[in-house]
Amino acid sequence: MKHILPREFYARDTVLVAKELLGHVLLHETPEGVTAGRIVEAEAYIQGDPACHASRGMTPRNRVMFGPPGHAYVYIIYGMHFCFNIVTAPEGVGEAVLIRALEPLEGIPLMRERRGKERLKELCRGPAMLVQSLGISKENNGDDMVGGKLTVCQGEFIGRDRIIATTRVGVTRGAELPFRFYIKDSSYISRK
DNA sequence: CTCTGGATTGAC
DNA sequence: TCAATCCAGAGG
Repeated sequence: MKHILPREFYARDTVLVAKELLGHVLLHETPEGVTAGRIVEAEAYIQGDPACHASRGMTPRNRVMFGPPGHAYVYIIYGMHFCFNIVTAPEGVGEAVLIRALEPLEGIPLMRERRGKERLKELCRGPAMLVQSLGISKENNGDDMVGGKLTVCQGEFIGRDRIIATTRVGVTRGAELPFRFYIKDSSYISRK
């Protein structure tokens, strides 16, 4: 029996949640099958951070970021890819954690089919890649991550000495903030 | 209504 | 190194 992370886990400081998500398992159950992977890389987006979608108030796109924690925030980037985030902090606070990379664990044949790639490292090595491998789409925007088909289960504990903090990938505003976290010895992160 | 840039990926 | 590709958000 897998232990699902409770809503209280997400209703805390976003930077802390981003770090603690490392090692846990993101799982998605669809009609095609179950796919899952260990979270090895994540980024925090908080209030007052210019790179955060919610930094300039609520809009139709970012409204779920202001809702209760433990929900999925999915949006389109560059007109062609999706990024998946988990809403954090108490309701009313527009913050979230972007999941950037997974170590494939379950449903690997299905991931290969969805991605059209064979190599394990080309399945979930980037935010838009993992979204494709797990079969996540804009339809999942707003989904409750506690008790639904899309959820995070307890995985292994990652000690501080195995977590690296760096600046975030691809952001222009707020580029100096050290809000990207990844597992030091993982070979499945999006880049060094 | 028009314009601009983006939390990426994959091909060259 | 750069094109693909298109929508959200901002400004008129």
